Amino acid sequence: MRDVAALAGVALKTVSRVFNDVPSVDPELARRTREAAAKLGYRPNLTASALRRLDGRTATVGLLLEDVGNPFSAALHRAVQDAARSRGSLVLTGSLDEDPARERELANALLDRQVDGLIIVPAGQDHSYLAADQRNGLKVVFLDRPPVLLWADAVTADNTAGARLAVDHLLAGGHRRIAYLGDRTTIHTAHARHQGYLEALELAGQSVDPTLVRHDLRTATAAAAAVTDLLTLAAPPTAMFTSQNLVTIGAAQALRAAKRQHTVALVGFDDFLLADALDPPVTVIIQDAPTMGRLAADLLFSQLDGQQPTGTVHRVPTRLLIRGSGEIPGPPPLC
Amino acid sequence: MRDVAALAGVALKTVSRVFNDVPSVDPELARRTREAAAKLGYRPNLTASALRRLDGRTATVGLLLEDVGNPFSAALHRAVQDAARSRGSLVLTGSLDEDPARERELANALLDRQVDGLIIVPAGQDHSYLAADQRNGLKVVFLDRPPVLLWADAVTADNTAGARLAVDHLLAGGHRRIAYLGDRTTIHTAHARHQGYLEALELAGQSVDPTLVRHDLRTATAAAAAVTDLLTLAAPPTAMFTSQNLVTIGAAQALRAAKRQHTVALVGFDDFLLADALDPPVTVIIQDAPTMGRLAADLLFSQLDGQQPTGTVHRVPTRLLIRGSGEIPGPPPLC
DNA sequence: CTGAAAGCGCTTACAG
DNA sequence: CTGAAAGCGCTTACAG
Repeated sequence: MRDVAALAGVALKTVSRVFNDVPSVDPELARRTREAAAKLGYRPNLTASALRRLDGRTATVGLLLEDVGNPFSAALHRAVQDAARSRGSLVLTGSLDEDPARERELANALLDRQVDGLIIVPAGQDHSYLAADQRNGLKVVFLDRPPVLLWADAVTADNTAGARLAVDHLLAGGHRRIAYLGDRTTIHTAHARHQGYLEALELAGQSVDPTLVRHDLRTATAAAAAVTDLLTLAAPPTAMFTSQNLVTIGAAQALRAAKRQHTVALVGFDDFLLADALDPPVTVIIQDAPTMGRLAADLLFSQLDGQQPTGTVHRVPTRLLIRGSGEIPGPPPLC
Repeated sequence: MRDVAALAGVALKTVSRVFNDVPSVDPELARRTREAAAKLGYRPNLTASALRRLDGRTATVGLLLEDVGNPFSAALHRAVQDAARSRGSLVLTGSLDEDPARERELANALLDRQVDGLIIVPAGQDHSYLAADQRNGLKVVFLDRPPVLLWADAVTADNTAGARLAVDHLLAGGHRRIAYLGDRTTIHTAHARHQGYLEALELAGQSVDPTLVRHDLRTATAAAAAVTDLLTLAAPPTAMFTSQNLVTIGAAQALRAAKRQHTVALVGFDDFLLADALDPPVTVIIQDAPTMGRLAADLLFSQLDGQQPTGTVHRVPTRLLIRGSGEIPGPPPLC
């Protein structure tokens, strides 16, 4: 910038005004300034300007996801990115892989880089480590899962209601032996969906058969093995509720391998590419990732605009998408 | 930092040394400094330190993708992110949606934020706009598609060879009427894959029937419509080569809708989730996104370490994954 | 409308 | 081993 000012024969401050589009600059000086800048390949340094400016804004927000490579995270990312772009901001991302230590590490890495705010799909169960930064003005919004031991806004899917929707649908189809297959219950979404499964059965006056409940399924392979095992039971399930993408895919593959895909009903939580192309097409609970991501970004930006956080968990509705696998009827009533 | 120094009763420079892990600091002073920092919720400002440091490194690299939300981009992103993380860097991303104007706009946005280097999956056909920054020391690596009108390193899949692999496979199965379905040929990868299709036919002594070639397919729906149309030809194709993910999916759906999925062969370029779960499972050319992303990041970081760019296009090999749809035989020879 | 001085939070280059 | 001064590229808060 100094070189530009020297070459154009103007003051530093004039160069600054030109690049900040201050209208009061003499057109001739502005022309000389831009010419000199072009000749030198000058580029304004946004980080230096953020350092000096009163608000200190870097026009960059941080986003911590489970894994930028997985479809649900990628959909959230795109939604946040679009909302940020419409506000002139870019997004700095990290993948946590469900590792609480990495959550802290990457949150610190983002804050060291002076992001204006943070959106976190948390891996950990204790977010009090952000309290000091929050007191110093940090804006943070949680996404997909609520914060623990920290007061902050959050956006999640309505997981419990969605799971109830799925199980109610299977109950309405005449099923009584409905299996639950899901990820580790330390993951908030898995816990909430299991809760919905239990509530739906209870409200229907059904008891829960613990042999039909399988947790800690982290991969499609693990889910497939669990399904294969369930089918060998003396009283096997006639329907299954799978609480996550990969689990649903593994279950569909295992049912097909056992040639039971047309006799055992299946409803999965979360849609996936080509779910409608399988045989039978898979009935799922859809969560609206674009809305979730946009809402989280909107909450963050409104806080950056001065709005106070309310500590609310915003639950985005889910809905049932009927495709076939969930409509396989249960056994005739024994009456 | 000044407040920390004051509270700890040490000089600014001592605080700086403590947070940069300079070993020569007196343990007692270090203890007092850390205590003061903890009490004040002090956090070092990496952008301020980058501003003053001689190398000016921000430990942040920029990555421009087609769309952070699509599976191939997301896989590249994860690979770049992992390589960056192992070097202590974070990744700032943008989605170009095949818009050349947005490419320039987002490249500028990244450079304004002082990224140490840039990895670009380009949308445009002219990258000379980066030349001035390159002369000023900018490191840039192109990914998936080579640069145009700019001298820089690049990593791509071996698109032409991969397409030849696909078409050779169909020719070996006895097919003579092989359709090509692909995206706009202004997109480098689409052009290269079409080229491979032409080369394979030519080397086999086959003439190209222009009625079997369909470009500009941007969505699964458009691809499905093109396939439906091809099937109404007087002499319809007995096999199809689809040059991209969404096109393959659309083609598979249209073949199924026409109940021709077991009589018309199909080989797609690029794998997709559940390709093995369709009926028939889809034979594809696999491109190795993790290797491509990691290699691009390695090239960028080695340039940041002082290596000179060589202007090479590194072509990552592809391979044929046989699953069933590509092995449907052609008509018996007319002899 | 234009500019000279001071300072954002940090590191460099010295001196002690 | 520790620290006071200067400066990275910019904006603030003034004065002219």
